[in-house]
Amino acid sequence: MAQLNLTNLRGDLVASADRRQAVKQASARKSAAKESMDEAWARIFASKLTDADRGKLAEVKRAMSEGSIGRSPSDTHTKKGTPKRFSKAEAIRLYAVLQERNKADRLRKMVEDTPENYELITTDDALSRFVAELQNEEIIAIDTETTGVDVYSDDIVGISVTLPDSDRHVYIPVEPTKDDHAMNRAAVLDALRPALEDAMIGKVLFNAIFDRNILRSHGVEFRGIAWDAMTAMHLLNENEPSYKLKDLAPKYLGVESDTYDELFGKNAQFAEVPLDVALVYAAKDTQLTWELYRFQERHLRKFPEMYEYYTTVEVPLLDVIADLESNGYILDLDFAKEYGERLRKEAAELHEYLVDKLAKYHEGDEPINVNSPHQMRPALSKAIGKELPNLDANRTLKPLRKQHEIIDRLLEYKRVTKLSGTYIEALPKKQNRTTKRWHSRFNPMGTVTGRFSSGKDEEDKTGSGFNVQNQPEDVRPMFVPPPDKVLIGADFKAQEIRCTAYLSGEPVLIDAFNTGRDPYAMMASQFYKRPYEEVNKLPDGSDTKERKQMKVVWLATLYGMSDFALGDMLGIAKKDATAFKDEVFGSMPKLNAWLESNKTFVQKNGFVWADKKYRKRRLKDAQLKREFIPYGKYNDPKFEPQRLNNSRINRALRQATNARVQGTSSIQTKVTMIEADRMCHEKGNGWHLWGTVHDEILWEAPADFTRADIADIERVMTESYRFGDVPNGTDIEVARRWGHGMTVDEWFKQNEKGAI
DNA sequence: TATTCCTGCCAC
DNA sequence: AAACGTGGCAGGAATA
Repeated sequence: MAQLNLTNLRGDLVASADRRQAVKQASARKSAAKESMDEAWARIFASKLTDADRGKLAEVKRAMSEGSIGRSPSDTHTKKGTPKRFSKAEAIRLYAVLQERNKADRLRKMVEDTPENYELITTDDALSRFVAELQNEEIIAIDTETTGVDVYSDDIVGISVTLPDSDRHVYIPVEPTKDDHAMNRAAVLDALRPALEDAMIGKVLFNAIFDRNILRSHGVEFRGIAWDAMTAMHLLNENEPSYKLKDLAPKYLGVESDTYDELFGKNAQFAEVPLDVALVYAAKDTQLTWELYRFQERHLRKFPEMYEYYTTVEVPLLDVIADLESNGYILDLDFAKEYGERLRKEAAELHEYLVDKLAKYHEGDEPINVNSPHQMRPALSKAIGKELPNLDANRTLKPLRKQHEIIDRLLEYKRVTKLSGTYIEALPKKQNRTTKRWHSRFNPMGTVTGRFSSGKDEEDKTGSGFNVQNQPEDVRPMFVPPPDKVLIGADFKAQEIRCTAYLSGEPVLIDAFNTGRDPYAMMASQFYKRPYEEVNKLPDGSDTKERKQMKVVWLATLYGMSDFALGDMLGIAKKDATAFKDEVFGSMPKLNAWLESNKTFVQKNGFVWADKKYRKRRLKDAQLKREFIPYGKYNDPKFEPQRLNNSRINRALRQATNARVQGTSSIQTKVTMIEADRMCHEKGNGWHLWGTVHDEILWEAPADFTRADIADIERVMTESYRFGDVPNGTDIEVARRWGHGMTVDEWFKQNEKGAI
């Protein structure tokens, strides 16, 4: 009953508010005639506005006072002739009109100001003259305009080229551009082919992998990448806020540059852009790319080792990645379907259980949303009679799973839905419509340390990309090699620890590697007080859980994990963690000195080097001034900024060592990938690079590979990039499905029996 | 309604 | 007092 009364009351309130509003509007209409524009603006600006709206309104006000825009008659009076008050909504409508007009003005001005040395090529004659000219160029800048960002399916609508010697910038539109003047695409590409495929003509690009692969889809084997201004920018400053050409040009070249969206609108097709506009836009792109290249080269040359690294590793790597990406993946959809159904069923059962059990602790009419931490935290806290700080699986829930069945079921539900939602259900939808394979992106500059990131293309809105590097164990078997092929994976054995041994010169570590002992196993033996052999990797290549745990501990400790967190991780008291760390690391004074020297270096210089000055990691926070906080004042809000400052400093100090180790290791992986790719080309016969996961390189290879092939892989892995005198190691696996690997010996044993 | 932020979790 | 580095992505919540 109370509910009903409340509803009526609310209805009354609404009705009376409507009446008041109506009265207000009527009086506003009466006063509209009297209100001046200044008064109207004052009224609008006095109302509650977002910053964005405030900016827009200010622009409209300025334009109106300049007389460049005015109210439309349909807005000033109603049909009956009653004056209408100037409103915020009307002003925002005027803003849109203003934007459209500005855009048109900008485009017109762009065309009027087309530089003398910009040339639109639309005739066979002009094209053949240009092609002849190209043959004499040592280096050019080049860019493709396309219908979209799917390099396997979308079309090229034009190509722009900068000829630096003669300072000319051309744009060659091709069909399907809706313009009578554009030439046939295949004919243009054929004419350009000799230059595009000529490795002796150097090419400067912005995001080279994109252009290389979309040209490949059009039957052109693009060669001669000499510089990628996008990846070079990452090397010059890994902290750059944006790596878009349109942001870099104003910042580093002092050249204003409109974005595509600003000029043409969000979903505009470049093929629809009139050719005079297209010329200025596209030719300017390669001109800017060229100038950015000159700027970058000048700066990078000041660091000869870094310059050498960029041109001999990062640049050749672009071809390797482009090949790897376009080779793509095959997914076993039957596996996905079967596994997906199993997961769905499991999830539904768990969901029912959870909703049922939590119903009485959940407030609200709707059933509880199990995926919402917001709803789950209070309900679950009540259900177990204990306040949970969060729903973090590792820290909060896992320790409680044995005591409370509901938590155990929730963790299982989370695992199942994560697997199903992110991987098993999602991946099959990402098949490329043209190649029928799955293509991911590998970004060689996707991280601040030099590791690859993997995922979707930044511009891609179709969601066709996916991260190859975080596929869970259970999902990997969905990835299969083509028929009659296998996957061969080789990892760098203890890559980061070998790297640490090399960088620090720690004799205990170096000696361990030289005598074939495994530091993780040594540490596990020490911690668990069990024989070395028992905790080491098993003969079949699988890891023991003890060794696996030490792997995490080793790295975490190296990267500055506190004793508190270490104790937490190992389930021991802080003082025991401290003692354990002292025991392990105390025997390695040179390693400790090196860890310390990384801190002093970064505090002095604001950056650290990866390996032989190949890559910088700039950590300016290390140079902040450390603030003193008196004992017992940590909760005093007055010391908030100091706390923040100090934690930024501490973070930078931890990052210093991490960046050196991760950076140096990633260089090893990249150099080795180039050699691995070279090996594929030498072998031919269906050998392809298949992927990389930080310390691992994978191939797809014909199933009749030989022991000699394996020896080649071993050589490539261990000899392509040396960590000084520290030997490299590798473990090689052969698989019919990703993750279902066997050792090489097992493979050949099965093969001899004809069991495959 | 579309975009951005946040939390949580997968990998090395 | 805080407490381990590098990523990408899903889904909910908050914001525009």
